[in-house]
Amino acid sequence: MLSGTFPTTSLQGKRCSCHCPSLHALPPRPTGYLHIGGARTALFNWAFAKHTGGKMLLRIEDTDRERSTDAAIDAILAGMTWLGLSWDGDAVSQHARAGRHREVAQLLLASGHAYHCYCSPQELDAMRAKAEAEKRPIRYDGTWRDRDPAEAPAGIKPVIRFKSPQEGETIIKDNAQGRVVFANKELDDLIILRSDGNPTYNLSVVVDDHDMGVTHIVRGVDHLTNAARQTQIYLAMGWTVPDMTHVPLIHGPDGAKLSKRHGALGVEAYRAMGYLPAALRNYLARLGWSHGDDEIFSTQQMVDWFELTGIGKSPARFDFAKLENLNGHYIRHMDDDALLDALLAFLPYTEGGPELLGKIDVAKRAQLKMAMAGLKERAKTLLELKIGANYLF
RNA sequence: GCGCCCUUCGUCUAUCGGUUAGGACGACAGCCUUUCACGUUGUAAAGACGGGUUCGACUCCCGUAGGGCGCACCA
Repeated sequence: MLSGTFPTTSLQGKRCSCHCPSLHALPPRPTGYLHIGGARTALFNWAFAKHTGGKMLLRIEDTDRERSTDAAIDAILAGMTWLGLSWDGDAVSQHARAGRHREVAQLLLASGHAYHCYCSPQELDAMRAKAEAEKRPIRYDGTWRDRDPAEAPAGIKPVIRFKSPQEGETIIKDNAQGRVVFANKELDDLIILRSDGNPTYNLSVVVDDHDMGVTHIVRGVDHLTNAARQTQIYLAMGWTVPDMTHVPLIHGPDGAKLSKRHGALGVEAYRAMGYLPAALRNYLARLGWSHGDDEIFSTQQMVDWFELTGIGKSPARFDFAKLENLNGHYIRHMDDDALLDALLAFLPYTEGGPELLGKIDVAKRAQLKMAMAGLKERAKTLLELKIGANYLF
């Protein structure tokens, strides 16, 4: 997805919410897309919602305005749609709910669970630098936690920090990770409201999940620490903590975090390479989740079998060879009409495809359909299918 | 640096104390095929290391090594 825009999916009755991991790429010309890892998270959310008869809610986490553009959001929605993942109701804009987030920040302030902090960004940087130099954990030192607000320096707009408990521990009961314990002293007082009055992610998520009635959260493990901080906020508000599942990340073939240099990050790149949504769904499902020895299964079967507890803990490497093999299988087993339709739908996204599309009239179409049976035997992707059909033009 | 998590064939994984450690992709070899592809048969290929617990550990515990994630007025 585009830098900083996050879809979250949730189900209702039994609902869940997916917070796709962020991308932090701020290219000169930001291009939004649905990250392949986020796509798998969305797939898990979707499968769980379908399996339990719940609802999947989609929320665009766009509280960082500078990183959110309409184009980026549209790209995410388009990616979800292409992959065949539907959501219930309209996508909710987190930014639009900022007023309510501020309201909760005030509630926390009033109940003594939060306080104003007058440290400047420079002071904070210095604090971090010092801690690093002294090889101490990098945390906010609590300067304003118990300090008298009367001592506040003039002309400084304060942020609001959550007063995190300093004793005891916060326990996450996670369907994939098991029971994870954080000592409260490891969690510092995070900022929940910026000095410009805008809420911060961890506050917004808790408020929205609560208000939207989210019962199940399924997201990447990169949110595990956030789960602890968010749990503290839920508790401070007296709200029920949702059931959580943190799924392991997808790595590149070399074992390092999946990144640009590995090639395809966004699902639209997979579409452009000629992979079928059904094949990608099947492949993604097998990354971190399994149902015995089953390798090739329909989406309906996945829905029937899907349990959150079936999700593993270790990260998986993305294997293009296996995806390609699966895709070839799906192509071969598709009937000619459906395959031709898939090819036609693919053409706009490949080089020279649109021109080719323009040349296809009724006669050409009939010719192509006749050729499908022979062509599909040796095509692993729609791109190869297109190349195989070149002799007809 | 601090915290949390991970570690079964090259890769994705099964196993939930007792198996000849199974499947899939990939690799290699045979068959089929004019060729390729498909299909099919077979082969090689794994419990990171070191301690425990136990009659018995891949499975439970501790340590080591390696890896990942997190530690923003980002999400």
